Amino acid sequence: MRYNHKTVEEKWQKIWEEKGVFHASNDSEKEKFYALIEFPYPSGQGLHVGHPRPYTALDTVARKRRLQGYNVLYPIGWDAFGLPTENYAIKNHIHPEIVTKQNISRFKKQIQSLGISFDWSREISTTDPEYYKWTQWIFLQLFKKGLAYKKEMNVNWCTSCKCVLANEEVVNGVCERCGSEVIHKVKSQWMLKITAYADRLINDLDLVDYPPRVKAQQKNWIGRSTGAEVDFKATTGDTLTVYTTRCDTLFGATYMVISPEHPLIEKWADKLKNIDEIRAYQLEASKKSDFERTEIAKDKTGIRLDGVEAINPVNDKIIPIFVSDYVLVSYGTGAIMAVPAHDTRDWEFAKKFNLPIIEVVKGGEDVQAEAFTDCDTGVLVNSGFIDGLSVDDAKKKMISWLEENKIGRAKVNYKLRDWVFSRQRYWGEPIPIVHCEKCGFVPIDESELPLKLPMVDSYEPTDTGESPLAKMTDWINTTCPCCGGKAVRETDTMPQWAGSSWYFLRYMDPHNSDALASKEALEYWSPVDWYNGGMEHTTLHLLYSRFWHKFLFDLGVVPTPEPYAKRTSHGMILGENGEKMSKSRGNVVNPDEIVSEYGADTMRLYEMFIGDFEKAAPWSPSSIRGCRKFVERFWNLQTILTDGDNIRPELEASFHKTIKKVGEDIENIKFNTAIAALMSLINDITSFGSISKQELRIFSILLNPFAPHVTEEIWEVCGLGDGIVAEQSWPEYDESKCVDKTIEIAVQVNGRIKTKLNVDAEAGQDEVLALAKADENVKKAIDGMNIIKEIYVKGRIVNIVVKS
RNA sequence: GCGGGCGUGGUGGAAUUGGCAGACACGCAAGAUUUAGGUUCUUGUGCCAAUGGUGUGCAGGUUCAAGUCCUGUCGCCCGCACCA
Repeated sequence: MRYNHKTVEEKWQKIWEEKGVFHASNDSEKEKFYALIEFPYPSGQGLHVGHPRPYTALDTVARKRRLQGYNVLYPIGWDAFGLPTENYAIKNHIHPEIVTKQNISRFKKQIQSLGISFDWSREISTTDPEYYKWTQWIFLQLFKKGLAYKKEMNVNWCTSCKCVLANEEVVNGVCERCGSEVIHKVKSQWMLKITAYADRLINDLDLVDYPPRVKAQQKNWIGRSTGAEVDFKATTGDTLTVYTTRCDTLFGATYMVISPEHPLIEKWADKLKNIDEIRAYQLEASKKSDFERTEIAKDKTGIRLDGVEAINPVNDKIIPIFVSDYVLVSYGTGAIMAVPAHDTRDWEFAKKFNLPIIEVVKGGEDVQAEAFTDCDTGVLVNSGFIDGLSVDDAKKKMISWLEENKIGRAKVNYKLRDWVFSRQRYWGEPIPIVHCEKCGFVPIDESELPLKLPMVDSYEPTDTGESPLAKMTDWINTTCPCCGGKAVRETDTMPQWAGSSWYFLRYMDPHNSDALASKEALEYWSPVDWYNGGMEHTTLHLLYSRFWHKFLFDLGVVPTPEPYAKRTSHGMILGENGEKMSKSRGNVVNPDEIVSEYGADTMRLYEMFIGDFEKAAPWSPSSIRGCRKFVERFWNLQTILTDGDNIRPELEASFHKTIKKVGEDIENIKFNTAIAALMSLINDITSFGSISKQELRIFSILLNPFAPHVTEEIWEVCGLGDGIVAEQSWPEYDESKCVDKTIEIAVQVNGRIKTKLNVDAEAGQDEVLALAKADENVKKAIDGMNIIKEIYVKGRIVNIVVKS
């Protein structure tokens, strides 16, 4: 019997839509379950087979939870502001709004063909003014609380296009578009003070259920380190403050290094005899990314300041100051004390420039040959009043000494930097601030929101690097909300991250025009119960949205300190060649072809069966047929259907075990083994030769979350009752029926398998060992030997250890 | 470079978390059925000099027992703040 997926899938998708069966209710007695996937960026390429993996996975969970009686919210929307759309618009002279509309409509059609149970009535787009009204509103609150501020920052500047470039647009130090040189240029940018939340972003990880690797990455990204600031004096009398985590090694500081951007260089310009050389070095450094600058493999570069030196405050020794690009202005104070004996980078630099290496922590090998960086075992030497102390004790004593003498202080530092929030681009949310000469930066009145993006003729950034909005004189010229005088609008827009930092709140109440969502909706749905996304979003999106959520929590807008109770992450779908799918590699697979040839159910099953959900998996077209075969074997069960309304005793254990396994595996994101269990069960059934109505009911419900169309159709065709989605509930299993009465035990002698025994599951150690020793092969192996040890691990294994 | 992760048959993967390595599939081989088959069914399938030996990137170690734990090493993947 041939299964026609096309008509069946279209039929059920239509029924679901007409009946609105996946619409979540904001007013329900049922327990709520909020499942969330990262909403897609609707790119011009359309969907590829990587997109449906997380959608199908959480769809499986959502469908199972509905069958278990939950009120499920499973929404989707569009993260539609972004660079590629803007670049496409520039190139093809089409307004980004039109491009976005086309892309969304294509994405939507593709996703809908997969039968995902999204609540389309709650669809949102970050580019919709009714949506970004609230993105702007949140920014205004951040501004009012002093968490949004302006700061001079480095940007990538293409010397030929005369515009700011994203890091991704800089390839090997040149502009991706025109190949011209890219330098760093200083520009005033809007910043968000995420560092104010650094501690809470670390500590509150205890409140949530995230995979350990995600927590570890977030913690390391925030990078809290406790150390000290130490004030060195320069020979000019200026103070040069450094941050160090190893203040115990202060006696071993034999030189200092400042970053090329350090402000003291300008101050000392007339005292520095080699200022020209230093300026040339600064220019070189401005062309490199932080990434290139901190690379250890490369040769260290640097220039010794000629004319200014520093004084080590613990021993008054005069030490040289270098400028080098391995010190970053963005971390700590932009200056370090160098202790080559106990830091690898300092050691390499000292070797290259022939600087003294003084051992101050004993415990390693020869510090002239290699830096000794271990903090746990070393003992201080050559260090005056801290000699003989452990590293930890020496740090404590040094900090109190520094504080007493007012030349240093304990200091907590973070790798996390404040969030650069400005973009000199068109296709983003306008920043709702005006600049008044009298009043400074003034927020526009909330009643003016949304501040809509005006239509412009060209989306090219201006020659000065301002956003295209800067050319809209009638838009930028306005009056100051504060004094009523002349003012100009901010022309920078927000980054794509803005809209995605709070979208999950909007889904709770997507059409609200008075608030980002109603209090009741926020109370009912918060927090997101399960958020799945990619590992690539662990440090940026996930952290940004947790930051915004905490801020909204402090304002009393949202009821929970954390947005997501649970986070899981999926592995990437790679191309057939095992490489990342990309247009340039030409290995992108479009799901449309699969859906059309094999059907959505097969596509869904394959995506879930392809491998461990958390790991990357290469696409393999030949394996898809196996999943199609499984769908057909299921469909053909109707040919061996009998009338019985219960599970027959012979299949009872198989069924109960499978109900248990499939349910647990879905919750544990082990979709591949859940499907394997269903395949095993169908093997049992077909070898048994027939299936009862009740057996088919249970099998269909278990398979329904993975293959919702074919299961619904067989249910109808076989007259099994009211539809699955409409009326059925997830089956229960009986634990006592899941255990086997007899089990097979492997018997080893000295770790080598000699035989296998079938024993009663409840049999004790003595009984099993006696049986084992009675076996011919075992007898042969232990004959004439001394038995040293006999091990029986219940239900698993026997091992007899013998010696001659 | 820094942070996080991965490495198992010809292929995708499984392994009750220290207890029979290779579940379930794909592929391949042989056979049966058939009407044209990229159909369906049955059987076999880690490797080797095959009653045995060997085997989870590589080299060591702990243990009665290691894919799983420890040390070292090699390779690959993700992120690195203006891609999303």
